Amino acid sequence: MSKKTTIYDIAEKLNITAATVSRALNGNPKISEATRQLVNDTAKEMNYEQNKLALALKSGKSFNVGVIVPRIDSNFFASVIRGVEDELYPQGYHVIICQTHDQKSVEIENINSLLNAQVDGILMSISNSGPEETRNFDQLLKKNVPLIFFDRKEKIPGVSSVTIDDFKGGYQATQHLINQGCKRIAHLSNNRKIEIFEKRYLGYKQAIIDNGLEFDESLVIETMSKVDEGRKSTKILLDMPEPPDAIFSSSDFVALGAIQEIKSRGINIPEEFCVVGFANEPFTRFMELSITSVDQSPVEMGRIAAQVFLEEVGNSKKIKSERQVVLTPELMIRKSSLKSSVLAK
Amino acid sequence: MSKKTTIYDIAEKLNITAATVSRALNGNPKISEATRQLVNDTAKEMNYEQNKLALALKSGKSFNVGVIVPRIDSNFFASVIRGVEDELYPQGYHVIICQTHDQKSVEIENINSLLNAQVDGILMSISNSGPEETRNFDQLLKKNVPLIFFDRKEKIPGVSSVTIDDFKGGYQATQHLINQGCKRIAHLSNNRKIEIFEKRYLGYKQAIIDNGLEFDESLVIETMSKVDEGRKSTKILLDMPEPPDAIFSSSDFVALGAIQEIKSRGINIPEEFCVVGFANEPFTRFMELSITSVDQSPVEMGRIAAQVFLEEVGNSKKIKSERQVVLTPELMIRKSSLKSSVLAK
DNA sequence: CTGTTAGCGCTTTCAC
DNA sequence: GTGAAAGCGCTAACAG
Repeated sequence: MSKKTTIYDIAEKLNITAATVSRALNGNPKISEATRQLVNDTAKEMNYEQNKLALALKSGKSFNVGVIVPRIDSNFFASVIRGVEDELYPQGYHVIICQTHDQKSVEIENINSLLNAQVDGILMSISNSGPEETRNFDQLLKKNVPLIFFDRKEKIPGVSSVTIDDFKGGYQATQHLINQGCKRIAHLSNNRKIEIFEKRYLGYKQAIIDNGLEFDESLVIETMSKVDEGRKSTKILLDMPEPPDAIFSSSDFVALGAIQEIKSRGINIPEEFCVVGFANEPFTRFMELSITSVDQSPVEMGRIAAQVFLEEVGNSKKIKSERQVVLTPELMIRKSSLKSSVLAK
Repeated sequence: MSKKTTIYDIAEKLNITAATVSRALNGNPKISEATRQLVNDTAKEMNYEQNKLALALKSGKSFNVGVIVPRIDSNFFASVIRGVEDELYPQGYHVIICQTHDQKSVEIENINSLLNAQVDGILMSISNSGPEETRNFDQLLKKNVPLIFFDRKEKIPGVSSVTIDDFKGGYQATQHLINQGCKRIAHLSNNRKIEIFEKRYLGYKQAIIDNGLEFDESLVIETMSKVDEGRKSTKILLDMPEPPDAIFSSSDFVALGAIQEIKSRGINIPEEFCVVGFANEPFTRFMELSITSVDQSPVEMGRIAAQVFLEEVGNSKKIKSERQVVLTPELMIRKSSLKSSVLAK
């Protein structure tokens, strides 16, 4: 029932003015030690708590940052958010979550909504699907609200981004398969209009070429990131006259589907067929036949995105710095691609 | 660069007063159609966007709710948050995330911090570890900020909660094992000072008693929710003079560890030994030997917690309603406990 | 229908 | 060292 105490309440009780209370509370040096004590004590006594909203209105800083992701119940995005929160909370910031469910229209809504809420910055991973509308990033940029992309980005001048080197991830994975003695490596990609998938594909392709293997475009199939879709695409691959002897998938779920299909045909993994996934989803490590995968260090990604944000707000507002941080992915080698015959060498 | 436009800017431009602009924008019926049009058009033209902070300060409602969880990069909590966000966003609310990392001290900090930020409510899952400090829920309740517990709760008068029926979950899982013909069922619990684990244990115990089996306390081992800990505890169980023929674990990770240990001894699952976990983590479904587990419908839990919150703010502030919603868990039966011999019957 | 005024809670010049 | 007053952007009586 009790209304929240304000500085006026303390001022009244002490027969001083609100300004003095404010100063005392904020450790202003021109306040006498006596008053400071008195104020602090009564503040505690009256359960005073600063109303950040008023402060925010006055100062123009809300100490809230928005994070926009396709969905939050995905290990990757949840981990990024964890990184962001871990980094920003100690600096006094709160993290507001918005989900786009992968629809661009919602994305725009989210941005406006966050802008209305006067967030001090927005960190986001852009969505894929939906019509190719013009996103209103311009408007956002005009308002001088720092915008930082992570994972999936768009190239916009003045906008920083934190991503991983997807090309390298694809290259590493493929090189590893080649090192295992695989000769005919297929690639289960995803919609290659999306930059990250295109890059993984390019890394894969380059590794094949660099190693003097034959590059066969028919071994590349775009596959939605679902277990069943992985099975379907793998069926196609295995039914080819000259089937592959390895798969590099840009999704762990697809890799799992592939493994299921391969096993069901009595083909031995990894001895006869190797599989590598992407994203290092928790389950890849738990499987009996653990799955080799490319780790994207999502927590780190979140932390760094947060740091970039802090830099940008720290800057005098005039200087538009633009940073493109690219993290190096790490291949987690597990059973699905580790031939004991190669180990023995 | 461009400063944000305020209603004063559009008022000035139109030679009317800010109040009129405000009314026009808010669809106040006493405004002439002409002015409304004019205002709306200029607003759009000038890229006006409402400053929710000012509104919040004025109205005392921030349209933010805080969600406090031990950590966000856990499938369960991320899913709950998803449910909360899905429900609240359409109502104009934003969700602020705080993590406690399972420390009570941080929990208190988080609450204060959210209170300072003037959130309209707090949804939280309480943390386990850390010293048994007095939580300052009283203070929160005094401020009349709706507090809603989910999953893990504390019994506090006037505080609503959304949980699952952990007793039933434990009972169902155990009954299922008994139906499979298991006679000597062990239970890998967790710290039973925590209500949810105690209840799962009690459900397990009751099912055993109800079915006329012998209840043996030595078959119950408290085990931290880690794969390795599951292996350790299972070792102990299997090395007993009279080892069990099934395990009901209150954690999927522990169940996984158990399965690893059991398999390593050449014991056949599910024919010779059945295992059931709890939480329905995504990986349980992906394993080759998929794991039977109790689903807690986290998204649903989040949605309902959000709905309870909406009810409470909808209420005239005077009425302190207290709701205790209990969801029924669902047993997801999979390979780790499904004997074909029983199926054949 | 629209203008005037006041106030949400806080900080911050400018005086004294 | 402390008070007085103004203002952040918006809404809501109260007038007219």
